Amino acid sequence: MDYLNRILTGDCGEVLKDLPDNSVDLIFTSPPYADQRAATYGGIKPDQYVEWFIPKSEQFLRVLKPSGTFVLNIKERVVEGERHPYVIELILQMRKQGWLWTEEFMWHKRNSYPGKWPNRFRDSWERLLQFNKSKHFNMYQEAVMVPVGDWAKSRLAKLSDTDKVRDESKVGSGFGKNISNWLGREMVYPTNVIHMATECGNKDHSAAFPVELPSWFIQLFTLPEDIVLDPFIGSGTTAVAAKELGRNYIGIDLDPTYCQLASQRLGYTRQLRLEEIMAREQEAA
Amino acid sequence: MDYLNRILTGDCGEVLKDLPDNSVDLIFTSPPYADQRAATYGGIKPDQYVEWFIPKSEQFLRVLKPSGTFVLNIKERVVEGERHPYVIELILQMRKQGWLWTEEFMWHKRNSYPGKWPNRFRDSWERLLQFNKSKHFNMYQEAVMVPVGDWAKSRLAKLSDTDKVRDESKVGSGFGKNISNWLGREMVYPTNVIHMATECGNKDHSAAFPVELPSWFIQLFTLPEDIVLDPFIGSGTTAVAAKELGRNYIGIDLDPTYCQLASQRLGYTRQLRLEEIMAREQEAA
DNA sequence: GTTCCGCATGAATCGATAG
DNA sequence: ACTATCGATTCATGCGGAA
Repeated sequence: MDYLNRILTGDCGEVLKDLPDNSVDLIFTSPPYADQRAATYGGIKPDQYVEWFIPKSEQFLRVLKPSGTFVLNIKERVVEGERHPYVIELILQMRKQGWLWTEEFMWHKRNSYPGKWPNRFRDSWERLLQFNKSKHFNMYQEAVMVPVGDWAKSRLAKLSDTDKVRDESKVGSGFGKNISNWLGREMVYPTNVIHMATECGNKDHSAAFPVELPSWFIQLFTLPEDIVLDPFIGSGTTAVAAKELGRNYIGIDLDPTYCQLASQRLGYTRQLRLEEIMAREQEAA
Repeated sequence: MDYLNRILTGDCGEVLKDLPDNSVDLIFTSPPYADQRAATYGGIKPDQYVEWFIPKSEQFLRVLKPSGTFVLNIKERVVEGERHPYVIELILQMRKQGWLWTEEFMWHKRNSYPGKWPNRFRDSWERLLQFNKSKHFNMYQEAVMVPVGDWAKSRLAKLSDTDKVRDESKVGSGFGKNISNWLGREMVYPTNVIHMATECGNKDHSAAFPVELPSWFIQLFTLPEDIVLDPFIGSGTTAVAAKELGRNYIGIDLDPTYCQLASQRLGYTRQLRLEEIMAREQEAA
């Protein structure tokens, strides 16, 4: 298991062939969208996106545990004034491949990309498609419970109006503790709509999503020590989230520069190719 | 044009055959979802949904003006633990039919149906699929601009329920004035994510969506005097919105009870079948 | 005439039980 | 086995009555 907690360089469809069947608990990834990251992935044309993706998802299906989950963050591009159908065609193809399309979460990006067009508003949401191998998968709903909605605040307002203001100004240790006192009995389960702002202030890397996004799904679908795979790791955000939460991670990317960047964020100064790791294991054996 | 501002009873695929080509500016509708409204529509099975819908959308395509827009509110059901693919299959079929799949808006339902399941959260969003006949369609973005900032959003949301009713009872003046105060501030364009609560507390009717929903799209895609069609009018919400905004409406439903209810909301005491209207026109000629 | 509180009501889904 | 029906679960909202 020396490939754990590493960033591996290469095409994930090939790299993953060296991983055992049923070995991963969660796959969370945001693949390069069509025409994006052209330098690395050759700018996959929308019409060819499905055939580009399917061999890779074949490997995802193989390495995922039957109790595991695959979360795919994706959004279709506008091509000639139309939403291109490659995402929905991909869903249909993956179902034929054996995946269950269990759910579609909605990520509402609060600070979406600015701009104005004559026939279109700013795109402010992305899909988080949930796929499974089996109807019975692991889900730990209590790990992501949220405070009850605003309607309940009116009751609490009377009790602790000043306290709340005071605690918010502290932004420190006392805040969480006080909150948890009254939130402890006022927690509810979330819905399938996720509100998060996109990350924009990072200098060294441009993450496609905030670390809170993989973090949320990692807590929902895995336990500590479980294995999280991101086959398009990019700047390493998924691995950072996994590491923070005490999960094991495997990151893969075709771009050595990204791999290096991700490794740096994770505290490694160099990366190993899977072959090297395998060779080491051979030597050790 | 005597079929304007009427609620017509019958199967929309048949009723619409009497309407001229290119005569409608906006189609906004929320068809019965699979297995819903079984009493009227026979509870369309998910597997048969596309073939049930396609002949109807054929007529929609014919009667819609080239500059017009079709907005379809729909959501797929869970069938045996999976999101059923009938919606995405419908998109693909409609594209083959000649529709352009221009955009997909997101309706975030703030008050989604309660419940708890071991493998699923509450479903809190629905699709609003935008289809067009041509890349060049009418869109009046300024009509739906919103005040900048969240403080204004919450304020406007409040206006939609209790405040509005209160002000409407004062015959208008107060409501318009209140709004205009906020309008003086800096306005921004909205995104493709719409936040609205479902209506569930109405005694006389239980609308599937709040009147603000069709109202938003009617303002976005039509001008006063334009023609708005809802081929599954249900309790009449789309027609109410159109009437309030000074647009002409055409409502159709298979269920006479719904037609009667809608007519009552619109201030009519009786409804006419399209044949009667046509006969009248013949007589008048 | 306000504000506040209690209560019914949903485009739902799962799993068990019955025919 | 396979379909059909039923109870349990859960939370934001609008409405009506009361202080």
